[in-house]
Amino acid sequence: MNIEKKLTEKTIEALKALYGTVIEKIVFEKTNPIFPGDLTLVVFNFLKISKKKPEETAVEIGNYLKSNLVEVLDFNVVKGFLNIIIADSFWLNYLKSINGKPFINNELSTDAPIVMVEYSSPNTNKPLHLGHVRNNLLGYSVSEILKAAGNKVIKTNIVNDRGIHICKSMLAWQKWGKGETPESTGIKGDHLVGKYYVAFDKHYKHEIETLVNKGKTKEEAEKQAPLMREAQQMLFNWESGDTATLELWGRMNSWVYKGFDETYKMLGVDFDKIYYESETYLLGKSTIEEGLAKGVFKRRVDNSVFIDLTGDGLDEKTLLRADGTSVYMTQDIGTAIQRAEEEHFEKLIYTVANEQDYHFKVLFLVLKKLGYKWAEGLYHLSYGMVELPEGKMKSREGTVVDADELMQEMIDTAAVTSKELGKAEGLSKEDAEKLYRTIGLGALKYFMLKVDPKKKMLFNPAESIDFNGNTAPFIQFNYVRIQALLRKAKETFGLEGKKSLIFPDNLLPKEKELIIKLYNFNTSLTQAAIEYSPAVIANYVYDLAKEFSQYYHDVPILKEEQKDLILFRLHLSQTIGFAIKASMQLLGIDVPERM
RNA sequence: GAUUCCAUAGCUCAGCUGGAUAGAGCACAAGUUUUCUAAACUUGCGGUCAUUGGUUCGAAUCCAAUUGGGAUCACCA
Repeated sequence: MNIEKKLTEKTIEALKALYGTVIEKIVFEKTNPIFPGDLTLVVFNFLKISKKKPEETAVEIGNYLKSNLVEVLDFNVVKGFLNIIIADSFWLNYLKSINGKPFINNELSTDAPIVMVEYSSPNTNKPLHLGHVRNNLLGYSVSEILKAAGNKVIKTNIVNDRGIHICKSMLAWQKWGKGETPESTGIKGDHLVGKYYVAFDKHYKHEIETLVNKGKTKEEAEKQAPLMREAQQMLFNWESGDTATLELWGRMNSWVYKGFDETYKMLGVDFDKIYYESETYLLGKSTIEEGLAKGVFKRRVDNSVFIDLTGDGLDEKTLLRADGTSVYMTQDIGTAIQRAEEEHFEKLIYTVANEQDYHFKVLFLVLKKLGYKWAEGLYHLSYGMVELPEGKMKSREGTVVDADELMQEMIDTAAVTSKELGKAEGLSKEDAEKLYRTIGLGALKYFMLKVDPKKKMLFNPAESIDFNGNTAPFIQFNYVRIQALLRKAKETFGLEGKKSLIFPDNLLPKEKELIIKLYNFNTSLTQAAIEYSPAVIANYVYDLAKEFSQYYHDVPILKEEQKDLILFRLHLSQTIGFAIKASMQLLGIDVPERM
């Protein structure tokens, strides 16, 4: 049982014994470092039952805890603060107890809750950009965190593979592509298709301008431009199953998928189940009938169907157009129902930017009103947008930061810095390149995940992402130091090291802090899982690495004179290494063995 | 205009469920390497926690208003 829980239970007991009252809400917090102690109980809330001064109350509770819990070595009281000192033996026992036990348990119980995590959700008309990078890293990391917290996670992606956007790329390619392919041009498939999306936009703008000059309003021009009409015709052809259109569509999408696969692979993300909008966009229509029958939905005179959410503080939302075709919402309703039927999930988490907060509010509400019990388990992991110093990314202004380019830049920077520092010496070319990827992508991932997902984040392309301070390379570096120690120790002590491990009676302050940090791994994991926040893990592992860095600097490990202490410190370091590696794994970040 | 989210050091961020003197990193200044990997360590500088009021023994944290910023408010996705 963990120490906070033990203390809490004993405190409840103490309050009952001392003052005859039961108070359930007891919270121990970390003691402020300026006072001696490990955990602190604030006693102000108990004054009304103790009817004594804060100091007296704290002393009475302190005495009770000290005489009833072996773990409590001593305590001190400052005003209404009861600072508890936990015995070193407790921390040492904890360290012993985790010997050989991994920080992440990969074995799931058979009744582990099923959690679906949807993330990525790209459009197939252009390559992935910075915004997708945050989305993918978040979705992947949250999946890993939920898995480690004991859930059966199904990572899922819904590919937006149909619609007017891809028709624009298709049309432009037909008109100006001259038969170009990824093979013929050497351009990555998603980028090639994106190139034609841009081409469409350019010509389309030009047409609008011409029409406006001829006296049309901007709205008229946007609708009447021949290119737009052609694109819409193409979409119509697609929906009516025209073979040539479908063939071109399939061909260009396959280019894009190949490109996406490379990007996903480089990012280190993957999916268990991929949905395609072309297969799901008709879903949900039958549900509309059901909703109408239940009276949840209503039909307008023009035959369109809507739900009135004004009673819930929202608006009327259309669910079916007058012509009977479905909208985004219809489709999402259908897809959710399909997923619920297929996977019987406990939770379904949508990793989607906060600009869609309203959409998901409506979606969840609609499903609840339809009476689906599982709708209670729907959650919108709403994350803030990535902004550039000049504001939002805008494709038409060319301020979009491309995912592939960004990753490559990070790797290149890592290569340059590594070479400058002589870190690549003695490595084979393959190993060196692997190292640059580990460091460069690590820095990128950590940069994006250390910020609270809910908050918007700033990315300045002019200032490349740092490799010093609160960064992945710093954490990786400390992991590497530990591995170097262990390698050296193995040469010196061989296998007998493990056998003759003896724990000391007392700990250095830093050692105690480090063990407490290790002890807090599970707390952080739980918190990260509850809040769907990789940032919690990022902060945790940085703290741990920083503490270790100081320890490493101040305390000799292999240079220590007493062999028992060497082995103990090595053991502690190794355990810290495990915790770092496990934490980084939760973030989707690799750690190198040397750097 | 309505709804909603946000505002902490020069910059980027922690600080969630109210607690003791608000913390990191970067930047800036100074120092540390014959000693386990210096992508490191130490010290300094830097704050009216947007403003005002309220609740409380106690507020960066909770509530309200104000100011400033973002997002959303389609029979687009």
